[in-house]
Amino acid sequence: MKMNDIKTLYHILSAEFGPLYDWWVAGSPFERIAGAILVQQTRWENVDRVLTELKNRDLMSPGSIAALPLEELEDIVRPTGFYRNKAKSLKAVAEYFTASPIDSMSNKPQHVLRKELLALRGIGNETADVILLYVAGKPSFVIDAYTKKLCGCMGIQGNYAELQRLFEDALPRDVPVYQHYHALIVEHGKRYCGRKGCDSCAVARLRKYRGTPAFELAKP
DNA sequence: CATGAAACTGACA
DNA sequence: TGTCAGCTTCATG
Repeated sequence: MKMNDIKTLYHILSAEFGPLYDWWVAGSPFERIAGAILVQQTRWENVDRVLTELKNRDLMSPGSIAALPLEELEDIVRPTGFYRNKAKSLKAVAEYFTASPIDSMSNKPQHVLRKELLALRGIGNETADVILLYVAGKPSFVIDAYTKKLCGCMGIQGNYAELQRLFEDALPRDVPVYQHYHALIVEHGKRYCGRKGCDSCAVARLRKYRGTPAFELAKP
C-alpha cells in the first residue's frame, strides 16, 4: 500500500509540476557539486549569487578552490549562511576532486563512492546522495526535509536509510525518475508545506484519489 | 522592527 | 538516539 502511494504520488506531482529539467541540467558538474554544498539549509537564490560570483572570479574548478585561501572563500560564500562551515566543506570537496577527478566517479561502484563522499567534511547523507544522483548519475534516492515531512503526512515513519529504501523499492531503479521525483518533492514542498497549503497539498489529493483515509493526518 | 524558515552537518552527552 | 550550534537572506506580521 505504501509502495503504491509512492508511485501514485509521483504521478500526481509529475502532472502538476512537469519535467523540471533545469534542476540537474544547469551548470557544470563541479558547479552542481558546489551548489550541493552551498544549498544546505539555504535558499537556492542565495546559492545562485555565490555560484555566479565564483564563475566571475574564474574560480569554478576544484583546483582553483583548493588553492584559494580559506578566508577569501569565506567571504565569497557568506551570502549562503553557515559560511565558515561551508568554506571548509567546499575546500575539502575541491581537494578531493583535485586528487580524484569528477569523471572518475562513473568508474566507481555506488557504495564505494558514497562512502568516499561521506568521509568528506560537510557531506552527510543527503548531500552525498545529491552528488551521486545529479552529478555521478547513480541511482541513489535523496531524502530531504520535505521528503520526511511528506512521508510524515502519509503516516510513514523512518530514518534516512529506511525512507530511502522505501522509495527505491517502490520505484524502478532509474536515475531520471529519482532525479525528477526529488525535484518534484522540493518544488511541492516549497509550494504547499507552508502555513496555508496543507489542505490542498498532494497528500491531501492522494487521499482523495484513493477515496479512503487509510493513514492518519500528521500535524502541520 | 522581530521572527522564522530555508535542497543540513557535525559534535557531543 | 537526541539535541544543539552554525549564519545569511528574505517573506510575513
